[in-house]
Amino acid sequence: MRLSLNKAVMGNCIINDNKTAIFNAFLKTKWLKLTWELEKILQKIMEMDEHFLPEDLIQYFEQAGNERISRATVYRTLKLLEEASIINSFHINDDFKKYERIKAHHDHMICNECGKIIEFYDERLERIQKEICDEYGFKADSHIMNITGKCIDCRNKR
Amino acid sequence: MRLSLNKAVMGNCIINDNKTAIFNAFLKTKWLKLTWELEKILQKIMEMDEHFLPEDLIQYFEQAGNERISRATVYRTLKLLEEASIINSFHINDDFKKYERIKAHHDHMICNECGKIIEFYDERLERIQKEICDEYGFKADSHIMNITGKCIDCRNKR
DNA sequence: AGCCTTATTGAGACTGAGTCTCAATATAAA
DNA sequence: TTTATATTGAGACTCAGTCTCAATAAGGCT
Repeated sequence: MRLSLNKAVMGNCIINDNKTAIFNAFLKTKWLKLTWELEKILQKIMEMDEHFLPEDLIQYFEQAGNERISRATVYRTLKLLEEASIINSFHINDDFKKYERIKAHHDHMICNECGKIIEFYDERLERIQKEICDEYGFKADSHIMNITGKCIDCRNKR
Repeated sequence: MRLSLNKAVMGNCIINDNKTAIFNAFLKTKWLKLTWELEKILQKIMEMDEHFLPEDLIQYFEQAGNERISRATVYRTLKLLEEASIINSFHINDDFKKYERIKAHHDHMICNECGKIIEFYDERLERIQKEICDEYGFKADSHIMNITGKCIDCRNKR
């Protein structure tokens, strides 16, 4: 079932872009090995919609016809990918932990009527946030801003 | 074990401040009843440190010597209190759902070395956030901003 | 104060996301 | 190719949070 990951396979693997380098570097620093499973999971994440649940991946890799990867490995890999800053996680409505792959930094508006997630980015927020941290002598390495409320579509619906 | 909640008991109950009115009004709108358990939980929350876990309350109410309130009731009541905007919840480090009682609105800096939570409030953030929402036609009813990183004490430690 | 309807409670079973274990296997480096 | 070490999968396990349901309490009404 498991395939060996030789040079030929690596040659046309999906993560053969600039993320590979970043990720390999990260793996090296952690003395980790690049496995076939890790590659497949990364590939799938790249294909998926931006926000996904661990369970989405698990189901995919359990479906007949697809390569099988265990739930344990999916969770383990997600942690690695997050540490390597290739994906991000956040909570919505206190329910599930969702992931998204990192593109540019952005924050979220979450409609608690239809569940839609709107991404936005505002330079001013970033700047002010930095100023606040400086004031407190706090060295930020990331932040999350989630605004919950009602989106324009749901507001117009009545 | 359970006590009846008559006028006399109500007379010197702890929630006999302005929060009582708010909360009673809320209970009315939901056709809920003010119970002895609910009161005790609210009282304990007022005494507790600002940030607490459901488990903190559960343990307290399981300890010999204290009034006993079941874990189910604790969880149920926390949900009610959150709906009534008396407490707030948020996630830290993707682990647990923490609660805090609402004082003034504020955001968080979370040190991922010592776990300390620093609260801050900045008017500019609030204003800009409002502007962004307006742009998107989004009607916000709350937001969470958590900045993670290293606090000044931990930075000085080396 | 007592009655009556309806909401709330507690005990404990249950759920399900996430973790852990460990033998088998794959990787990387020499 | 060999060797040392990291990773995998299956499934048991954990534990925060939910659910069920019979017993009980709250609150409105008289």
